[in-house]
Amino acid sequence: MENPGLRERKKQRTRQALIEAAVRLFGEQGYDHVTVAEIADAAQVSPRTFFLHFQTKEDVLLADADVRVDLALRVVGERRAGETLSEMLVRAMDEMIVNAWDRELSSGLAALRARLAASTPALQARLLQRYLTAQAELVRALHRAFPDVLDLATVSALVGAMVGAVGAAALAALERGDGPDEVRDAMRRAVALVARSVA
Amino acid sequence: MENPGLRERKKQRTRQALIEAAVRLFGEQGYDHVTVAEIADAAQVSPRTFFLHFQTKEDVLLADADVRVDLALRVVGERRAGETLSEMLVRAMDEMIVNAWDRELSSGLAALRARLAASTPALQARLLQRYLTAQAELVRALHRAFPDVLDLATVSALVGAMVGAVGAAALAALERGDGPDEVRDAMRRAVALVARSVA
DNA sequence: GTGAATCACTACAGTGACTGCACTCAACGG
DNA sequence: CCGTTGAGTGCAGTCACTGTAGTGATTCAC
Repeated sequence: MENPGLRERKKQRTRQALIEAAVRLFGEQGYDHVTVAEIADAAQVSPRTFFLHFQTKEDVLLADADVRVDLALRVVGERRAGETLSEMLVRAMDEMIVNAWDRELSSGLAALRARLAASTPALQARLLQRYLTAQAELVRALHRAFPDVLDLATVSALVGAMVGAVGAAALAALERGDGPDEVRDAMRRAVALVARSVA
Repeated sequence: MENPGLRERKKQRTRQALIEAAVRLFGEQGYDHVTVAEIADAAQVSPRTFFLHFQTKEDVLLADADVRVDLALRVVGERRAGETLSEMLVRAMDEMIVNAWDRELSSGLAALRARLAASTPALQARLLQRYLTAQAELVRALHRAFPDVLDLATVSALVGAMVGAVGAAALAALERGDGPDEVRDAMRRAVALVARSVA
């Protein structure tokens, strides 16, 4: 169950090849000057195979987003004794930020995504959808964790404030051309700000 | 300048015909069982004309969203003497809610949109994109109105909380099958809740 | 080890959103 | 009344995405 097996490893290798080819080509030529056929070609597979791994062309750029949501949900699920709502939310956001920094900020992938999303409506739409879906999941999880203290509207407002603030901070930092460390710090400051003002 | 002229009136008539045909067909058959060609056919125009009026198939359902954003921006632009930030934000949200009730909630269009968006990822993505764009505009306008009091991160958090709470409240009410009046009231309660907690 | 089942991958043909282009004709403006 | 403008059309084309019917390598049962 634990070790993958040859077939699964091959599958992951083609998946990774598709992602890398896509990121490289998008970076070189821009999102909509690259066709799925070209990505598949660069990854040495047939065009049809691309859609075996990703539902849409946009999804290849958002491949790892789900992982981060799971991190936050785990934090919420493993509520520590005596932890308040805002403490828990801060911890969940921190987990996601650190993970994002490890995987994407430091490699410049986040900056590429931001740049491409800014210039491509379809991509922007999908990206936002991912964030909002994650936001909704977080709301549900928090509501489950503190069912008697908070109603759904309050939790929605709190999470909305967090996500709105962090997103705006990250975007501003990326647009300013900040390096990965500075982006991460800006996001953390936003989390702290919101946590303080609702305490 | 003020009165439209025959040509412009004809244009608006075809635009309206396209919207009505699309809403009717979407309601009957579901979003992606209706082709643009069918919509154009029902509106008695060529398929090519559809794209003269709407950039994408999704946009025909979101045709009037921009109007409401303008309402909120006008409220912010015409700041009343001595009005605090949260008072102004409440007023802006109220304007939008009232307008939404007039145009969409009472006619069931909002409910149709919610139903279709829930089952169609592409539509959901565009809808969210519209909301988030509006949110960003509102943030910029508020930041201009209170430049010395608030930094961008705070405004983002506040607006994020408002939009997040109102959206969640509206969605919950629509899902519950509430009538238009109840949806509107739920949205207003959400606004009041957020305004109170940040006062 | 061998045969059967599984599954990633492929080739092909098709649908449908969306675009560029060349054109028509009604409405507008002087 | 005539030149200009602009909404609408027809057509050919690109590209994202899907259904289907395969093929061949891995996996599993025996």
